[in-house]
Amino acid sequence: MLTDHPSYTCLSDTEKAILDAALTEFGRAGHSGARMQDIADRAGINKAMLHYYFRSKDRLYEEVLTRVVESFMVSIAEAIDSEETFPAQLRALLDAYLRAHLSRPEVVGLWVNENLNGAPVARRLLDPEHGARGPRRLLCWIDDAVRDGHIRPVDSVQFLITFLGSVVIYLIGMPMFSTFRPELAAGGEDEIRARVDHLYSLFYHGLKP
Amino acid sequence: MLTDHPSYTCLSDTEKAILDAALTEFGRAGHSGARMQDIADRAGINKAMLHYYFRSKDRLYEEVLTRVVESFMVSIAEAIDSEETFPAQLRALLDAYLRAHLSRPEVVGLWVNENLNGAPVARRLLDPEHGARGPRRLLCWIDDAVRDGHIRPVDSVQFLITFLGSVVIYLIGMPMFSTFRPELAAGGEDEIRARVDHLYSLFYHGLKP
DNA sequence: GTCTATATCTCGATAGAC
DNA sequence: GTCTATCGAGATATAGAC
Repeated sequence: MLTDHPSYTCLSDTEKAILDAALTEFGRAGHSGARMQDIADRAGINKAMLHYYFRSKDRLYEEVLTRVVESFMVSIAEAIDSEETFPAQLRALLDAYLRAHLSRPEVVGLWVNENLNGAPVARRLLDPEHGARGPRRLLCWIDDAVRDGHIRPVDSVQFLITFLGSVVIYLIGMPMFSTFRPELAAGGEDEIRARVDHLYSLFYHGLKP
Repeated sequence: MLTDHPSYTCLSDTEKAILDAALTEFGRAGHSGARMQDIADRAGINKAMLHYYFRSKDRLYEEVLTRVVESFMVSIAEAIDSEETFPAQLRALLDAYLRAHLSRPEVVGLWVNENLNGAPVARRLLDPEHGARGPRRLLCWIDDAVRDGHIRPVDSVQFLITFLGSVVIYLIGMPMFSTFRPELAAGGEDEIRARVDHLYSLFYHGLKP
């Protein structure tokens, strides 16, 4: 649950329930596709309460997105710090990132829908001129590995995009991918490990000096 | 333009204009987010004509998706057939796939939105039991390369997912990626080549026997 | 704080004149 | 084939009782 995040502790149970339900519905259907009625139903309250706690649909959406972005930064840092060597960190990142998304597929939906709309909210949240750090931790991790000779020279932004895409696409495209391999949709431990192993060896050999 | 596709030749100019406008709007906003009024405006006709030519919004959507899927299969086959060796085919595929999406970003939006909704239409189009071939050409290409020793043993479905994701994510995430490298959004020749080069060398070294 | 009831608006679809 | 006008469903948002 994303409600484990520190930024949730100062909220009432009702607010937590609303934010959690909103993440599910916004992730499923995007900003315009989500229905305030569905969010209210899922949170176990009525529609008018949504407007009482969060002025409008837009405000609620922004609140949800802010927390998802913060949570992403934290989990990235944790995975990197949990290991010492580059290969171990690479595997830990792949494993943590994939499992996080599998346990909350709506986060990917939220991210994708936001981008399809030009990411007006996310761009403001990530704007360096407004003090946002962005995924700098991940970029530095790659640049440092290049500088220290652990991997061959590689553009950290390009690899970051590839890294994110390889995991995210697995979730996004599942409805279609499962038409030619139904086991994937189950999302069992075997499938997770197979995906992580594939990406790890592809990237490990692809980055080796 | 996707209207170059053979399946368009038997259509009137009005029908072509509608399908082209519908692809743009459905790709932008997805099935539920797209507005029939916007499609009509873009096609240069009025709303009633949409229902005259294509019974309903659902029928129009299905018609658009069918043509996109067919077009995808064709362009994949063309790229593979254009080269002899595996490395050359890999680069040709990356280049063709990325450029095709850059010239018509709405296709990615359509694909993503369809998947976020569980891909009800695409799953029917890809169902092997109904005679669909699916992306078999791409999977066989990888399996054959493994069998002939051109690349190390690798799960073709896993690599297919990674391959598609690495290109598609570049388009999807552009609004956010461009916050920490604005040049990417321009989509100039330099950026295309940089992306293809990065993916080619990552995959080439990652797959080498 | 919580609810019901309703105002207001937008969108898909259709009727019917030309 | 093409258009204008409009219906009816369903959405956001608010008013007002409790």
